[in-house]
This record gives sequence, structure tokens and C-alpha cells, in this order.
Amino acid sequence: MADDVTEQDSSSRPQRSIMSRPTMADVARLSGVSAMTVSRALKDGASVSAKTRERILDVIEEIGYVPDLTAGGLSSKRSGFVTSLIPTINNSNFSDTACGLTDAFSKHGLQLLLGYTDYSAAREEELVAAMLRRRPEGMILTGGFHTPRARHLLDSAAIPIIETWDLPDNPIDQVVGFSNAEATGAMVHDLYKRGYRNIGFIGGSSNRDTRGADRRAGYEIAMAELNLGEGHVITFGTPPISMEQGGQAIVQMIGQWPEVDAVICVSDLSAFGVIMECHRRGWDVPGRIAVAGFGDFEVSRCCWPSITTVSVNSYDIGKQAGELLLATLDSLRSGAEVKPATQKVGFKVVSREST
Amino acid sequence: MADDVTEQDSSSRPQRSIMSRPTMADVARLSGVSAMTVSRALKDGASVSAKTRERILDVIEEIGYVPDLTAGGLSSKRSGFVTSLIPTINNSNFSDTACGLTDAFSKHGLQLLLGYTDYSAAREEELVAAMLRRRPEGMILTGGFHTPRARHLLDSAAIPIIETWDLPDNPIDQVVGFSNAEATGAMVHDLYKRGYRNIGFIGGSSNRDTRGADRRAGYEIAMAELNLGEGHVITFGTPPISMEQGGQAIVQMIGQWPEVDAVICVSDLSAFGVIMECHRRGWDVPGRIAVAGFGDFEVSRCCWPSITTVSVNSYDIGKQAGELLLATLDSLRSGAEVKPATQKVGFKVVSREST
DNA sequence: GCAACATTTGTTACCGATAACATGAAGGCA
DNA sequence: TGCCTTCATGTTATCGGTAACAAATGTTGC
Repeated sequence: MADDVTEQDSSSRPQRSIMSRPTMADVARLSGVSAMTVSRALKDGASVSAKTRERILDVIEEIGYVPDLTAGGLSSKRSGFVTSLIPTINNSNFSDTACGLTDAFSKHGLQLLLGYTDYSAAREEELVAAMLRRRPEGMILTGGFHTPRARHLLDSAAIPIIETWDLPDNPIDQVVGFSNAEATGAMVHDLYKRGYRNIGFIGGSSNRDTRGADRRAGYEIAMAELNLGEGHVITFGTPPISMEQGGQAIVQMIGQWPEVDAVICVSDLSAFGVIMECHRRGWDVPGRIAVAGFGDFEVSRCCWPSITTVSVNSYDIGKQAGELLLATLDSLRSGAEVKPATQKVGFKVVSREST
Repeated sequence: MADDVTEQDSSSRPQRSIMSRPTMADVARLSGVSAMTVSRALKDGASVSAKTRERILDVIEEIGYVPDLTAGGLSSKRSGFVTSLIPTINNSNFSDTACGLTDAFSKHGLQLLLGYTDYSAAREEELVAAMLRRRPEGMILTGGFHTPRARHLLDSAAIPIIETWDLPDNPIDQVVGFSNAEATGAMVHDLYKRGYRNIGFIGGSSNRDTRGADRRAGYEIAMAELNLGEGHVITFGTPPISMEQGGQAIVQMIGQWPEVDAVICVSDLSAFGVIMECHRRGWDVPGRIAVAGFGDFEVSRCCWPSITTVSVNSYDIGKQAGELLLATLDSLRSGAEVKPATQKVGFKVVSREST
């Protein structure tokens, strides 16, 4: 690899100067109006005569004025921020949700402050504390598991909170999610209908990923319902879920329980790892073993064989949560009563070539 | 799919009350000191007696005071924000860079404001304008292509700017990146050394992805250097790069130029699509055709055959850019001169089973 | 014991916008 | 014409902190 190199090329580019920027008062002076009129000209819906507004906008363009939302927010008591915490931005399920949130908010002048917790409740707590200092107007969390202190902070923040990607037993406020256990159970039932009887489960060994733990619980419940015995579970490593872990796990699974004819993986990423390892070892999928994942990632659609999965509309979770938050903020502002609601989002078992 | 359902369960959860939060003045009054002393107690390095600080912290804990960074930032003229714009958060290369940035900043009390441009310069311009209203202390951009208005906004913002993932001809300020053309050229040379002579290229048809266009240019330059003719290029769709597009492109490539014995893809994602399509059709990789990608995504490491790629340390681009920005801010504050520098980051051709 | 200095705390002004209220001008209607 | 309404604009106070300076208190050394 070429070594990292730094070039000092002061000659080619001038040092950029740092100087103070124009304020609303500057615009006001140059347009011959008061600062308040400038403020109104920038807010649509306010009563400013057409020609005054035009003059003001000309001045703004000319001197390159950029309004300072920090000051505006302090005064109006509305920061324009909404915070979202997701486990990682490196998982397209969660980043899709973040996109849905951004899209829901951007038209309404709200900006998303994104943080990632690395699947750690302690880190989530830190982030909650850090984010609350920005006075967000609402917060969107992933999952229903939080430290007591995080819950306390959120409670006293007195802003709308939405928990997503889960159906917590004891929600803080509003919820947009689904039951990970139920969804995994549906996959077990689907495999059963297709004739598989020795169904294994591959998942993380840590409870840090609570959705992963819920999926495993759903697997165990469904196995019991169908009288398929205790099941065969292989666990590996800590979150985030990686493809490679799946490859290691399937080798262990087959070694330990050769009778297993199907595996459900906690995520499509591990399912992909399983399938690649099977290719490598010449085990036919689904002939020797059927493989199912969770999350409907792009890789599952494109993989050969394509991977059976539980499809959840990740983007829509974000979009719905965003819209619910907007509606809640509207209600609060108009003084209407807001009833905490739980919005269940649908999921679907998508059967593909791998089962 | 189960229909989306909303439950109104007002009975089970009380409506959360929205009330005003304690301020620093409240803390001051309850601790019997002035607000300024509270402010000092919260800032480490300030001279406050141990017992006063303890008393203040007790009060803060008791009433659940959360400092308001909005107000603090307005007063101190330091927002504590740094903005980063990336094409999409759904690509682990860029999200890794964002993680590197977050890690570099978080210890220094700076918070990352992340935006994604969807590979559109117009959207980037909008985001630049929107972000500048938050008075970020610096900005990290992806690539060197920006609209004139965006450049103008950035120039007059008078904050340090770092362009990444590229070596722009005419940089705004500082740069942390590498030459996408050179990197792709290195891949062509590597394939040549391995004996491939009919090397094709699969990339996007749009110039919106300027790094993609640079990679294609690098391919063409290297083909000319090696006297391998004009080369064979198949282009498809618009960014973001998808796996499926690779699958379509390889079929077209083989149909049009059956003599092609190796393809370089603009990204590992399309390379993966190519390989899966080859599996599906029974074309051996690398026997019938060798396949190389770009970016060293997880899928390339885990895939069978594993995919030859150009590896760039995405996380490190973010980390380095973050540290460069921190150093620049330090220098500016201490009044030292700051020379715009270009930091080249290394890349490496990683040969795997697919070539 | 007191000057000289260090440490801790307080006071005032201000960051840059907006809310709330006040004012002035233009238009409508009897 | 005169009064009332409507629309456009200005004035003042304020949001919740921090910078800068001032004052008070504690500490040290001779």
C-alpha cells in the first residue's frame, strides 16, 4: 500500500480567512427596516409587503447572510432537531429507517440528529444525555431496552418518544414496531409447512442485541408449539452481526447435529455467511440444508441461491415513526390530548430459493 | 403481510406531561451561588472550590438539570457541531467514514451532524445551506465536485473544509483522499500481470457518481498504457450502485464481447452481483471470467469465491479527516497559520479467489 | 501583621434571533 | 368625514447560557 503522505502546498492555495459573518441586524440596516421585519420576510406566512420582502432578499443574497438557527431556536424554544438512536449505521435495515425518518422530517423543517449505540445500553444512555442537551423536539429509539437512568432522563425530558423495531412490554411513550419473536415464529411455521422437521437456529451469544434474543425466543416457542423438540441453537460472538460468524456457526451446527435440515439465522447477513460456507464445502442449499435469514437485505435478493427471509419494511418504520412524531408535536402544540399509541408494522415471510 | 394496526391504549399508559425544564438559574438559586459559578462547575479546568462544585452537582442531580447547548453555543460562539455530507448512509464505505469521524470528534466534545446527498450535487447544495445555519465549526465533504453556489456558500462560511475520498484538482481547502483513477489503474495492471488480456469494465452510466467516473477513466488510461485496446465498458443505471445491476451488466458484457476474460466492477456490490449471476448461469469464476471489485466490502471477504478488490481504509479516511480538522481548529484558535494540505491515504489491491 | 499574590465568586453585558405587544398607514363603510 | 378594521412595521424583552472584568476571600512569606 502506498504510504500515507501529506503535502504542504501553501503556494497553490491561499489561506482562507476567518471573519465574522453578517447577522440579521446587518441585513436590517442595509435594507432600511428593523430586524423583526427581516425575520418575518424569512418566515413564510408572515405579513410583509412584497416589495419590502424583495428588497430584503436582495440584500441577503448580496451579503451572503445565513440565518443562525441556534439563536432562533433559543428564542422560539424550538430547536428544529429530532434525535434518532440506532444500533449501528452499518446495517442497512437501520440506515433505511434513518432515511425514512429524514424524509418524513425534512419537509417540515426538522433536522435529524443521528447517533449510534453500538448495541450498548450504556452507550445509549450516554447518547441520550448528550442529545438532550440539544433540546430535541422528539426522540426515536431502537428497541425497548434502556438503562434505568436513560429512562429517567427521557421521562424528565418531557418530549415525545417513539420506540421502534420492537413491541416493548413497558413502553416509554409511543411505539412503531413489530414482534421479533412472532416474526421468527412465522418462519419456523413456514419451514414446517415445507416439510422441514429438524430446524436449527443460529444467533448471537450476547443479549446486547435484544431483538436477536427475541428472535431466538420466538424460535424456541414455535418449536415447542410444533412439538419439534428443544431445537438446536448455535450462538456466536457479540453484535454487530457479521457474515463470517454465520460461516463458522454452520460448520459447528452440522458437526454437532448432522440431522439438521434447515437453519434460521438471526439475520440475513449470517444466513449469507452460512450459504457461502456451504458452497465452499459442497453442501447443497437447500438440498443438504435449507437456510433462512431475517431482514430482507439486498444481499439476500441477489445471492444465489436467493435467501428466504422475514421482510420488514425498514424504511417505512422510519417514515411511520416520523409521521407519528410530527402528528404528536402538532397535537401538543394545539393543546390537544395525545394518547400513547402502538403502531404495529407488518412483516412477511418471503420464500426464495434457499428453502 | 399482517396489516398495519394502531392500538389506542390510553388506559395502560398515562399521558406524559410536558412542562418546562430547570435552567442554570434554578441550579444557582438552589445551590446558593451565581449562575456563573454553576457554569464553571460544569466546565472542567475552571476554578471552583471542591465543596462548592459538589454542592452544585448534587443539586443538578436532584432536579435533573440538563444544560442547554443551544444557549451555550450562542454565547460562546462555538456550536460544537461538525457537519459531514456523504452520498448515502446505505453504503458501508461511507458509513465507516462517518464512524471514523464520530470517533475522532466525540472525545473532543464535538458532535457530528450527518447528511446524505443521494449522489446529487443539487441536494448537496441544499444540505450545505441547511447545515451552515447550525454554524458548524467545520465541514467534511465527500468528493471534489460541488455546485458553484455550494462552493460560494462554503467559501463565505469561513470554516475549515475537508474534501475526502478523492483528490480534487481544485480543492476548496484541505483534502484527505486518494486517486480513484490511479487505484483502478493499479487493478488493471494487477490483472495484466496475472495474464488477463481482455479486461472489461462495469460501471454506472451516470456521471453523478464522480468517483465512479474517475474509476472508469483510470481503467481506460491503464488499458491504453498496456496497449490492451479501447477496452469493453458496460454501463447501467444511476447511483446508488446496486448488486442487481452487476448481474444484468455481466450478461450484456458476455453477450457483446465473449472474449472478455476479466471484468473490473466500479464497486464490490456490482462485482458480487456479477459473481452470483455467473453461478446461476454456470460460468466459472475465475475460470470462465475473473471478477474484481472496489471498496473491500464485507461481502467480498465472505463471498465464495472471495472477491479481489481495491481496499481503502474507509474508517481511517474519517479518522484522519477528523483529526486534521481538530488540528486545524486548534491552530486557528491559537492564531497560528494554517496551510491547506492534501493527505493522501493509501489503497491496496487485494487479490482473492475471484481472479 | 501586612503586603503581594492566587483562588474563588459575583456582576454586567451580550450572543442573534423571535414572541408579544404597540404603533402607524391604508382601506371600507355608514 | 369619521370611525373601525386590516395590514405592515417597529419596539422591547427575553430565550439560557458564557466572556470579560470586578470584587472578595484565602494563602504565603518575611
